[in-house]
Amino acid sequence: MNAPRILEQTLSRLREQGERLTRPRRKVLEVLNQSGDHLTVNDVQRALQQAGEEMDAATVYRVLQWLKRVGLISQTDLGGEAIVYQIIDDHRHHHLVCLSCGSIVELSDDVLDPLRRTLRRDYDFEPRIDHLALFGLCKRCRTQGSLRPALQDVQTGQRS
Amino acid sequence: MNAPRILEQTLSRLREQGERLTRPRRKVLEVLNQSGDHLTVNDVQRALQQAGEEMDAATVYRVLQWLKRVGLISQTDLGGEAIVYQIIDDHRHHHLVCLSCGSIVELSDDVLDPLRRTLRRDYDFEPRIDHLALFGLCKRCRTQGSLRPALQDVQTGQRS
DNA sequence: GTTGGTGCAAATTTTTTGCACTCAG
DNA sequence: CTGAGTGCAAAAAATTTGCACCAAC
Repeated sequence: MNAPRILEQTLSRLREQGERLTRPRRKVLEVLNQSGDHLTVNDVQRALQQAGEEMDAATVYRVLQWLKRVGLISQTDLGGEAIVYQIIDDHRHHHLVCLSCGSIVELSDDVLDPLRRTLRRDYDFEPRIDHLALFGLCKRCRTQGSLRPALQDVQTGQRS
Repeated sequence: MNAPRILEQTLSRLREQGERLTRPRRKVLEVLNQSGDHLTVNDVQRALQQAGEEMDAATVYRVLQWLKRVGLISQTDLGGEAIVYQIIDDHRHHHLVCLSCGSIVELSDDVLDPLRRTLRRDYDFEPRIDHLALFGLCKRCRTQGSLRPALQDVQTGQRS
């Protein structure tokens, strides 16, 4: 559906850096790239199957580690069942996860810019906030004043 | 060392709400309370042992779930090996985790107030940011311009 | 006395590791 | 060619579940 976001250029750069572009690496990247969404390890495995590219779980784990290392994907804990992986592209965004109903709303990245500035200025810290998850109560649930969250799980998790 | 932060009052409230205060629950709470720090499931188990209160892993998991549910502890993914649990007390704070050297600096909670306001105002979202972890490069590493992080793992994780 | 919580054992799920083989560069 | 990456099998870790028994209220 979507045009590839990871450019050939990026891959070339990696090759030049001495990274090996194997078939499994390309395929996992392709899956994440096309979905553009957060995928769990399981999602990735399933997507690969459907693409006729079934591969060993161990390999999937290793490839995901590699993709993180070279900075192509982010790893986020949305508080739910599992950790999710996602392509890091220009459409950087974050999520507001409702603790009560579990709904997820997208949060524009520039909302975090003031925070970034503060961290740089006051903490000498260069933030890399690729994919954040913030928890709380959504519009609907905050008025209903639901006190016992159905989603009792996480509050925020971004990785890299 | 530290004075108990969880007040008798809190426990009474829970009892009134119909929550059962069993020995395992008290003990786990005690451990988290005294440490005041982030503990992994394993840390908790070990601390219990040392306190002569060894208990089954299944129970530890169940108790931690319960503590989250009743809102006494937060669950955070600091990006490292494991998820950590921590008492939610008045000294709410967050962490800046260096992706390069792994150092962790404490972040004052009120730094997040502007963000909270924005979320309330623009997103109708009532944030519950109990214990956030933000990733990036610390003072030292940002100047050294280290490109290949040693800690290649997470970026941010807060739970509840 | 009830009901929910615990301990124990077993099952599941998730993730890692050793090793021979293959392929990218 | 040569080493890093892969597949496979097996191990290790982490987490969950069923059930009989016990304890909180």
